Amino acid sequence: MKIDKELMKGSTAVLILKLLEREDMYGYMIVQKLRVCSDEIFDMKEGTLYPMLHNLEKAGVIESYWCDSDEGRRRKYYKMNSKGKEMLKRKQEEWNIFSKAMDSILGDGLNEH
Amino acid sequence: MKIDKELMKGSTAVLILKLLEREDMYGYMIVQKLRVCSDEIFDMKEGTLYPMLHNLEKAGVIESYWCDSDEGRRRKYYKMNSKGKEMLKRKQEEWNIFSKAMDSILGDGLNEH
DNA sequence: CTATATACCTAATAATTCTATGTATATTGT
DNA sequence: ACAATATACATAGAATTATTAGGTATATAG
Repeated sequence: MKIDKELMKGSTAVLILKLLEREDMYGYMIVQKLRVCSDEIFDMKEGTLYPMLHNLEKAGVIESYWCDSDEGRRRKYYKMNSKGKEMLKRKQEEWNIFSKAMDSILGDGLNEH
Repeated sequence: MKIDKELMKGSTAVLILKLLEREDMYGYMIVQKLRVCSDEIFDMKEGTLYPMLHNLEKAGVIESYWCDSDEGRRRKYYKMNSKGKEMLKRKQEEWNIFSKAMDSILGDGLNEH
């Protein structure tokens, strides 16, 4: 069923990588940005996000660095590298294939077979 | 993250219900039809399908009956009822919302926030 | 007569996500 | 002053979901 799984999880990893493509971000910020940009549809839990960020870092597709902020406690920023960009590209293609297949079943694709 | 989960699984249950909307089908047939109609993208495993059919039946959204076939062993056909039609409608709407949210992140939706 | 295709099923495992909890700091309301 | 809320990171355990691997059984093709 899954197109490819190696070290990626469902649809969440591609979302994270996509956000990091534009700018370096820290975990808490990713959660909020996802919620706002998806019109409240995505509500990624911290228990989902942080372990995934750690996995992506272990896999060598993102890198992290600490930054002190003016307010609150310090933030751990994540930065995508070239390996991450490749993975994003591949994962985005996978999403396109998957969603096209879904639409071909849920749409009128059934009549063609 | 999940829009609704009650007794439905990821994207697979909505696919099954959609196929059963058109005609009564038996398990093995569902697997093949999914593969063909999705251009080989979906390759649902029997270990995924059969337990899910049983769950859907327990939940009262589909019903089953046995039929002898001309060749091979007998087949267990599944039929969607009105409760199943409601669920299909709801699940299809969920897919639309989810895929729209995905596209809003993966597309150019990031620039609007 | 063996391999393949058809056809069903389940148990054990793997993979994925959530819930719950913990730490710590700063701000806002009362 | 004090409690609640928001920010910010993190992990363990539970729950969910899907796959792997095995089993049963029948019919056909080589």
